[in-house]
Amino acid sequence: MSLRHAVLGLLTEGPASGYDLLKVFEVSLANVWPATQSQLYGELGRLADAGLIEVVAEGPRGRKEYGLTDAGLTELRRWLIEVEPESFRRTDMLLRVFFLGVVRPEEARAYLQEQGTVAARAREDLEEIRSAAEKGDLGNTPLAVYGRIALEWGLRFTVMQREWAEWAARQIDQIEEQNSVGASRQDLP
Amino acid sequence: MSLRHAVLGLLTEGPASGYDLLKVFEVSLANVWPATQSQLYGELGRLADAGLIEVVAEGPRGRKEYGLTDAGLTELRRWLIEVEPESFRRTDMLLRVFFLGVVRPEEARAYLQEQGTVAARAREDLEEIRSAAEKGDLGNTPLAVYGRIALEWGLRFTVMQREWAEWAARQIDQIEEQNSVGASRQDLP
DNA sequence: ATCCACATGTAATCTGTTACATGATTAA
DNA sequence: TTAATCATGTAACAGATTACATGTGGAT
Repeated sequence: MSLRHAVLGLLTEGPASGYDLLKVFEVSLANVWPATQSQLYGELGRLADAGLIEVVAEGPRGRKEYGLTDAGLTELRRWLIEVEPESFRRTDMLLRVFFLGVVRPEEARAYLQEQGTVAARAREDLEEIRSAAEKGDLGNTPLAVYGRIALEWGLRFTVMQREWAEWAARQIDQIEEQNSVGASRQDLP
Repeated sequence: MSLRHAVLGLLTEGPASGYDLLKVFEVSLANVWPATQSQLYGELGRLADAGLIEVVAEGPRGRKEYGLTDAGLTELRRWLIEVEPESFRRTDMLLRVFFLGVVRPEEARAYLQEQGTVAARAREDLEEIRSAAEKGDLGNTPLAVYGRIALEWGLRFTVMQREWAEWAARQIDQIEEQNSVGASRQDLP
């Protein structure tokens, strides 16, 4: 139930409408906690019912700007400090690795190499975001400091993933070589 | 919809009952694709309806052993080779980082350090699994090779996460120092 | 005048979690 | 005989995705 807390967190920057928040989810938070429009409007309603946010201004086209209440900020702090993050990682990409034995070794190697290039591309995208952020020079505002720390995680993760994929592809080659040597041996009397 | 494919993948090792598979999900696949009992039995029913698996034997207590059909194996291969893995990572842990500015710097640093020790513990658990697997010496069976590759991902990931968390905690200290120097300067006439 | 961006909401469906419910077999 | 393990299933609920539905305001 962390969408709640993502919304509360974004509202610490100041009041915003569902529409505003949606754009933030699409860019800044897209890699960490994606959310759809449906989900967001629903959650805003529930947060308001719970008294964690409130409508602080209304604008054209039914626009409602929500602001954080004291209760909302308290809840956000509680979540940050007291609630243990869940460490589940359901990863599609790794699940496949377990079953790579059912396809031919060339196909398995191709899969791993592809994951390496995907990671490399992701890394490049993050590098661009970093460059853009450095030029903009947001200084030492909290969001800049912690945004930079989150970005660093992404940079390190993509490097790790690329290196791992390349290592894994090489492992398959080695196993293949051993198997052909082994097969030759067994062919001899 | 990858639970489907996890089940198909496990059945490549030979027929198994829902109960058998459940134990595998609890140990071997727990870190990659956890599944609950409810979910599993439901999925087995749907897979059988779809003709991707079939009951190959019945045992005591209503035990039903399912085996992979040709259609099931074909579907598994298709998924492995043709379907792009989803790269979404909804991570609780990183989402919090964005909002660490709303708690005191000591609290933020404590959070990051905690994430570092969590990663270190996870790393130790994986090391133990590795040792156990090496002693058991499964050789070059497909599952051993690819299981080892997946394990390596976990080992590298936990190292990366620990190093990142320690780096991040140091960053906060540095910012804190800069801020106090800045504050002192401004206090002077 | 017309189009695009703004702006909010609901319904259907899927996946997953927790809890409930039931009963058979086997080993001590 | 009794407790643990084996074994399957359903129901209620929460969270997320996709699609549908509607309408306003401002710029050209």
